[in-house]
Amino acid sequence: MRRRPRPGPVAGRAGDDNGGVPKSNAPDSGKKKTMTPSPERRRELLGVAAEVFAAQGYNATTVRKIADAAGMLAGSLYYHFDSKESMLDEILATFLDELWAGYDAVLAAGLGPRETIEALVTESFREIDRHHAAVAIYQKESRHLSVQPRFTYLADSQRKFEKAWLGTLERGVADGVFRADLDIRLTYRFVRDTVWVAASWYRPGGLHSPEEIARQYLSMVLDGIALGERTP
Amino acid sequence: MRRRPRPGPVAGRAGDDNGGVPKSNAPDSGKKKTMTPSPERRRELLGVAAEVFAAQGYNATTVRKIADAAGMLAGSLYYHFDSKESMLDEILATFLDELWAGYDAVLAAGLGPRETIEALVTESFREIDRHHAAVAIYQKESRHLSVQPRFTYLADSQRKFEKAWLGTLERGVADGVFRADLDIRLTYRFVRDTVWVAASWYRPGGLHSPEEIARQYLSMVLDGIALGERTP
DNA sequence: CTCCTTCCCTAACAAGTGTTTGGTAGGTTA
DNA sequence: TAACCTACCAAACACTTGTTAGGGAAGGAG
Repeated sequence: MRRRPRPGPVAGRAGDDNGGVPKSNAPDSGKKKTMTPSPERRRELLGVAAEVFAAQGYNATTVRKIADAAGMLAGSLYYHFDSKESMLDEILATFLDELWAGYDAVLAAGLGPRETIEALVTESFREIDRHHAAVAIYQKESRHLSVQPRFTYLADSQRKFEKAWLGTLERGVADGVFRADLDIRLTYRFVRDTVWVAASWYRPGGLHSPEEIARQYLSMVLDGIALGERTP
Repeated sequence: MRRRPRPGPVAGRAGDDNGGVPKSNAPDSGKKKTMTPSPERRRELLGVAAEVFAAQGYNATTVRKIADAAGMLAGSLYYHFDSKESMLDEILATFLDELWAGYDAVLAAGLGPRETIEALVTESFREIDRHHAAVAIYQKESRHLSVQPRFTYLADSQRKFEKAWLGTLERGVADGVFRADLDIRLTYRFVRDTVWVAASWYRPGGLHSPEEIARQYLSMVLDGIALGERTP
């Protein structure tokens, strides 16, 4: 047996096989010809790559480190992927696809403003739980990636994101369930940042479930941490 | 005139000349001998370096890019600095020094829990205003830097930070000014993250002053965004 | 004028980077 | 058995990276 010992799937959870095909931006540049890597192995490798990216940062991560964590050599990765960048692309694209599947379901449910905010926050922490590596990468790198032509869908997603959250907050103010004396844009930024930055300290299987974290956060942001009546 | 045109100081604000000497971690490794770069020029260059670091990320930033932004060539930077890493070190160290000067003053003022939180948040947004590049770098890179022996002071600062905030929150719960039904550790994380992540979107000279942002944030986190009585 | 200090340039180095090419072990199919 | 396919290795490629060494221009001091 000359092959190196292959480590098992790092975080391969059961029941993750959604058939959603991530719309990668690769224009199918006709380079590789007669090779058909299996999608399962691709997902495995993307898992370890995401883990390393999240831990070390994308630029600080060399393909050799990824290959090392996967138990193979650097060049072997190119049997499965076009480039290091395409790994990042696929990680982020699949994450955003699943995220928006959940978000769209919430937004289409026709809930009230407050219930929509609650559902969006809860859904966000669930996504952090399932894709905490991808979220960490997204949170760190999306800002300088979104200007790159390949990653314009990141900026698109951010705009859609803002529209959904801001619209809900405005609706809540109009309906009289949210305060009208706050700058809604600032509120949106605060909420958005706090939710996503949680990926930097959240670890799956920790003390709190995603739902519990969402409850606590919503309780804080909706009712405040101060005791007693409001201070005008 | 063979020299390249030197751009002026990029963000050289007046009145920034605090005499505080940042305790760099360099053990004065006796390499460079007879050269005495001026501290003013160092600060200028550190300013542009911080800007590029913040925009592109530390690892994605090459010394040639920094030199380019400063109007000189890569090698010339080494007249002023030992290494790229020492630039990062000095940027973060001086920022943390000034930050803790402000924090310690607040903590020594003997205010009540609520007033302490308000003062800490306001002070934080002021620091973001004055060091927004350094804060952005700190926010992005501190996690994987703090394990490096040279940057242990980052972890030290984080521990001190946690002690100050958590202690104040606990005091507030004990005094009956903060709610007792929230997980105080989660609250701390939420508040900490929201404050510092603001550096990623805050731009000095924008619509809102640091004090105004602090007011809005404090209003949200203390009283909540929901209207009407609390929901138990 | 000459000496000295400050500040930068030119030109290179060695190590590390992402990527490519050709080969090959082992299983599956015919 | 022979042909074929998947998944990897081994070795190199071109390029970028941080860093260094030596030199020189400008300006002030003597």
